[in-house]
Amino acid sequence: MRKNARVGMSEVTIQQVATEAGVSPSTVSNLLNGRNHRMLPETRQRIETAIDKLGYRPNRAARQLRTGRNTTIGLVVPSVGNPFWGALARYLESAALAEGYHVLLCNSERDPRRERDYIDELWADGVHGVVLCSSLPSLEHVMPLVERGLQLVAFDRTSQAGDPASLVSISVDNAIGSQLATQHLTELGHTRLAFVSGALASVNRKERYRGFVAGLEQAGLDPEAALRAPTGSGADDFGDVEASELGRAAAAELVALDEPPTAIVAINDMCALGVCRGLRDGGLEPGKDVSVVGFDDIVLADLYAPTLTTVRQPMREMAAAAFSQLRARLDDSGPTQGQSLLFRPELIVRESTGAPST
Amino acid sequence: MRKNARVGMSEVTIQQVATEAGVSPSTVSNLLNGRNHRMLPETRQRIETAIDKLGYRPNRAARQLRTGRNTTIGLVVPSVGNPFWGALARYLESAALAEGYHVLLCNSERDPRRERDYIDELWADGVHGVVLCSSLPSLEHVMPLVERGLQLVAFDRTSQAGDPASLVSISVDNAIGSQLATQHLTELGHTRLAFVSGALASVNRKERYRGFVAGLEQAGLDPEAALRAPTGSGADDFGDVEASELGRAAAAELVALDEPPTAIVAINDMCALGVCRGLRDGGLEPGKDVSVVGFDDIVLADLYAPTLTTVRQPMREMAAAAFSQLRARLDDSGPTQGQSLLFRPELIVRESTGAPST
DNA sequence: GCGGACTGGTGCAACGATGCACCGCATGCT
DNA sequence: AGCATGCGGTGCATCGTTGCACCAGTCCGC
Repeated sequence: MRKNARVGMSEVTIQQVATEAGVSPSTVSNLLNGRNHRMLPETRQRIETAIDKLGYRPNRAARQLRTGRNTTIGLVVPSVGNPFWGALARYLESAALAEGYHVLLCNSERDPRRERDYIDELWADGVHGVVLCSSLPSLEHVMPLVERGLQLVAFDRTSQAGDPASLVSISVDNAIGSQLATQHLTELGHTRLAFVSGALASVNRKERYRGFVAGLEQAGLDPEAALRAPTGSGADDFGDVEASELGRAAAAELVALDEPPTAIVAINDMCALGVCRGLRDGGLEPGKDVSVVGFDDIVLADLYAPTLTTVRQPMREMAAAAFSQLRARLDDSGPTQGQSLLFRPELIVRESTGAPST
Repeated sequence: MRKNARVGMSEVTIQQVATEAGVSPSTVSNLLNGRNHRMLPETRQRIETAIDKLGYRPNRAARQLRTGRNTTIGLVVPSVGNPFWGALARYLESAALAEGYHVLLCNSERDPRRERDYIDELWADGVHGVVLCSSLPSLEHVMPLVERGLQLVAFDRTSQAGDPASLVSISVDNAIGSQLATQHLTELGHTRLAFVSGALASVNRKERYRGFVAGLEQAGLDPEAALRAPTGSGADDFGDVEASELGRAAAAELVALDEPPTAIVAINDMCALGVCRGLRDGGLEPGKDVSVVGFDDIVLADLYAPTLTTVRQPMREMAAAAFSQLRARLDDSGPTQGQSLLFRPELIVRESTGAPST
């Protein structure tokens, strides 16, 4: 039984519009698809009036069936529960909306299998473009679809050797970002710094660590002497919300040292918030006793007490770029080359950093 | 030019499967749609083998065109950038996924026009079920589509008199929630309480205030004597992030009073965080000098210093309910009655509340 | 041995939009 | 007159799936 039959609603079809306007469906279709260069203004007017009057909206399923195209893109993130990905979702959707596209949201929960399944599903839905925020260093699992024509934009992940040739990568320059953060701390006079992160399993985590080391070297400090906080239990501690737990635990260990660091660079803001929490647990005041820097500049960074010094990723611009890259590749023909877009991060100085208190 | 032609990929059709299995497309379709009660086991086996071998996935556009059904639901939230809505999106998607449904994400940015446009778009996409988190007290703007058969679940909003008859409302019991919070404070010995919120423009804000008053009365306190913090500039201060600004400003005013309150009930967690900030600005320590209670239990509540006492909404259960209500109404036939689901909130006591210090 | 029921399928006309191939007519050019 | 060219459209097959209507064959009871 058709839904239509049940509710007794009759969706307006192109045929009805055509009848109303006294033309053929083809002509209406021509107008709708911009093939109106040789059409009497009067005819066009009649059609437009009919469309308005009947409240016609083209049926997307029919259109997609016929053309093979559609205006939906997929977004696969670890979890929109994390404000960082929430912000991406929001900006991406905003960019897409402006061009009449929609965003289908998928939370991979950092499960590779789920990630793959989702992309399969999206493909079956006729979605040809996906923004993928993968936790995986390799994209091999989606290669078959890429070979069939799936357009992929990797977000928050720089290109790797084994990546598909057509891949577009969009990311902030992680090394520069954490170098900026480290530099800020050394300029404040800190000499005992620690780096807190989960396992350096992903490319951009490694990059951030590299920036940290570079910052130390630049200040004439010995990277070997710098503390690298326990990286947790292994490759699995990749969580997004759990990042805060990790920060908290790491801070606890650091506080217990004979000579605790006076400044901490955290792998991201959630982790930094956890670090602050852990410092307080240990009786130290973040921003006074110990400086803390985060990464991402999530909304909460400016709400926390102390407000968090952090490295901002220009999310709005990055999201817009992700969409426009995707769109360009979906629309046009011809072979498409992959490329990497590296955005410049920006240090936002707030209350959580200051001169060493000792 | 068809995309298919361009990339040279040939999507597998039901016809190919049929040929491969030596049956007609109808038979494959029958199997796919569970009409297989009278089919030779051997035939079924042949078809399944063919499907696997060719990697066949039904084309959704074609299926939807034919049946008018689909497996996508819409989610309209103010903004997934806000962790509260992010959490909802995540849980709803999770519930949907388990049943093979997808979630199309829409950020209304609290713009009524955008909200309406989105729902129109969703309808044009063939989406028949939408979870709507509307900021608007009236749902009149979507009535035309509801009359055409759109199934709507209102989230975080209790039913109103003018609502469509078929509407399902899902919400926490706001009155009970803030009564629990208030009761907690009075039991700790507080007698000078304040309520901080923006304009009580939405139904659930009014409810929360009602619970606050009920809590006071229950403790034998005079609601008239309770402070109701300035409600800001008017009906516009509905923001999500801005809630914190509002809390901060309100706290500043309260601190300046001759007899400041010893406990504050905030309209939600973001607001409560702002209140904490405002208290500190005024030289008071939240959780020690003044107790603060929030509402929602966002992730940050447990990370903040002090950790925030708050009223938890059982988001996972609420999201699951939203989906199953929607699904039931999409699947079955017959007239559907609206209903309201009120979930029981839970008080989570943390560090931001304690006995009055004086 | 003939009507009826059951079995295991198949045929076919949709669903709504698209866009190429084509059409009749008027005008211009030689 | 004879042909090309431009104009303003229209006809029709097609996309992949669905599910009702139908079919040929077998078996049963009387």
